Amino acid sequence: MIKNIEFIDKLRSSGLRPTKQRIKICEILFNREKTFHFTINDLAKNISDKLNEKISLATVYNTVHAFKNKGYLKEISINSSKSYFDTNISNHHHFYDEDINELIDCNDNDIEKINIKKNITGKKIKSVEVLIKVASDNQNQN
Amino acid sequence: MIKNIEFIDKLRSSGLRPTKQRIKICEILFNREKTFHFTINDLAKNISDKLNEKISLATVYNTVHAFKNKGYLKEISINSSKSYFDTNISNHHHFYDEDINELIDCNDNDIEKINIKKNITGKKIKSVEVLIKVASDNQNQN
DNA sequence: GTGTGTGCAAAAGGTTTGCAAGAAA
DNA sequence: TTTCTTGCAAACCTTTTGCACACAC
Repeated sequence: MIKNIEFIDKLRSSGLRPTKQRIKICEILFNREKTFHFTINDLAKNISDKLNEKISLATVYNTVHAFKNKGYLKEISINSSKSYFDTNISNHHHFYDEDINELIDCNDNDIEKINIKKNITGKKIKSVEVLIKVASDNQNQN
Repeated sequence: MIKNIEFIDKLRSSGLRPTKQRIKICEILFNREKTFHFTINDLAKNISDKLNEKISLATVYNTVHAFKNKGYLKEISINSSKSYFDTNISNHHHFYDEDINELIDCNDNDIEKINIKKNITGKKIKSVEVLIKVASDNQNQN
């Protein structure tokens, strides 16, 4: 269980004012055993479920983007309909279960290191993301 | 140069009526030497540039989705803001140049085969996509 | 003629923005 | 008191939908 004072320090040290809303969002995102994959909507719902008060959608967007920019969250591209975020910021890949629209972390042992032999002149590799889409056998391929 | 009669046959054989609009879109998409990566907007712009007439956005969406369902196009997930499509339907991966928002095909020699050691019970792997984001050295990591 | 496809405008869904009021420094 | 943050509503952008008209068969 991480204490709020730690969140406050973390926020302050990255130049973000420790507001009530940001601390609440920290609690929900980072006081967990397991990685949390979520959409903004999931998070907003989670907030209003766990808290009696609600945090404005605009603030949730603001905060999530601020956290992403500071490197506390990773954004994952699955499809064009919405953005998914991940509290696991280590280098890792994902399974995506199309039946239930859920992400599953892929740990280092599940997949061999990706070896890229091509270079784009003047460009640097910023990230390598592998997304493995899975579904029940009777589903159509996407 | 593929002849229109071939597009008409192709459409008809997959149960799509060969309408004027669909044939035009075939010409734009498939009369190319190189793979074409595009967003719906790119395509709509391309149509109104090359043709004097324009095709309604709804029809472009309809057609692209029909072609995707028939397996003539592949959809690629890059970010949540828009959908990208690819006329190269073979199994392959992509570089994404963040500076200019452009996709580059990765051919088989550029990347080693991905070896997945994990199974999700009761689920089948539908696709494995690798996206390598690149940018100039002075850009921030996404 | 029947059924499918097109085109328009309206609606939907996720995300961003402008701005006034509020909180942190 | 200055600066940053919040919250609301409106705006935005991509995508989908409903429906009348047109076209393919």
